[in-house]
Amino acid sequence: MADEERPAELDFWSFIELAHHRLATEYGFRHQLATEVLLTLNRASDLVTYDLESAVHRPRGLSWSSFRLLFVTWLAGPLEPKRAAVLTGMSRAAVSNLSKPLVADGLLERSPGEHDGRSVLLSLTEHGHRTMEELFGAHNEREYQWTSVLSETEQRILVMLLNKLITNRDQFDLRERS
Amino acid sequence: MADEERPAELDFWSFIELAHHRLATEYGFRHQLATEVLLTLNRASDLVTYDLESAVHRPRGLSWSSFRLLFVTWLAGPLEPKRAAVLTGMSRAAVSNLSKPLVADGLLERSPGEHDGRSVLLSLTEHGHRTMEELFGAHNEREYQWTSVLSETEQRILVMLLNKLITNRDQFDLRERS
DNA sequence: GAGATTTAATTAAGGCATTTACTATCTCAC
DNA sequence: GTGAGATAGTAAATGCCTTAATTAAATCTC
Repeated sequence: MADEERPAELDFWSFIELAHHRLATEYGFRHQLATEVLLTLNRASDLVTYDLESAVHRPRGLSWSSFRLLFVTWLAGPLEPKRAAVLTGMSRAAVSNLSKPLVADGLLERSPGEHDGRSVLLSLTEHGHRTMEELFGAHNEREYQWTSVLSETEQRILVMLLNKLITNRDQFDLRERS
Repeated sequence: MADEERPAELDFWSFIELAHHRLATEYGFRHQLATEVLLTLNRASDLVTYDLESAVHRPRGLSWSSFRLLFVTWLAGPLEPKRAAVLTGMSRAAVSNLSKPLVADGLLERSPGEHDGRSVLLSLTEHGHRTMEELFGAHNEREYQWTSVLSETEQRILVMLLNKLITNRDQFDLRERS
């Protein structure tokens, strides 16, 4: 059974192998391993995120982004929208837009800042707090289902390698959200 | 210098530590390492993707998604929109929408399928092919900048661990795009 | 302390991807 | 072969997130 003759089995995940193979043999690109690492990283992240969103959050009426905002507010709040934007990795405008329905649903609260008339503080309501405990419980169980194929040591190595991958982002002019 | 008193240094990346710490000490969640692994995975993927998109693809007038579609068409094409959707991880409708401007710009070509009157084949034009070689060159250089903090062995371990993380996705009722 | 600059948040407009609904074609059962 | 159901692709509507413009309040300069 020749390896080149199995297009029918190709899917989102295994496409990485095809890419690696063709980039190596047909084009003279120098850094195939870099492509393989980052494609794998992206696709793993997408698969897990899509699964968590559709299994845990959508059924409860929340988007992935809403969850992220509630999550940082839960753990780092009360905080200003600007800081929530940094911690979630969204724009400030996105935080503002996402807040609206969450406030209307009674999960999130906005109160004027203490020392700055422009500022606002986001915090969870009592209901929001209880919701997060239940919600994160379900989220965390499913996270565990995903990660439990790896031993604890493997998980720590994975975290360590990803941390290392990211640490030199200062060494070149990284593009970040403003 | 107490660890609890450094909120000013907290950013998108280091938020993971705060989450880990609070989930461990203040809430009784069982699977903190799972959360740490998947938060790290997501944030690393988001950082790299955002950087590649804004440094390489946006300046050339392409979105990240457009690049993904061109990339799979380049390496696995000519192919049907349905297969392009599977390989990119988008919906068929997204492929249809994305194709339109790419065809208009002369990068992509649609031709009627051979054996099926409903079907269509997507392929790169000659211009699209040349564009991808230049574009992927730039993309690949920047990928290399990212990954070169890791040794070749570390990169292979990372790929292996991510592969392992994904392999048991069949063991529970994974949610995938239809 | 008045005017200019900077900063926080929101609003507005636009882009992109998703879901849902629709059309056309194919397959299969009878 | 005819009709029911499945499948490919597209179109329409919706949602989310981005950038740019706007409003308001702080700070800095002289």
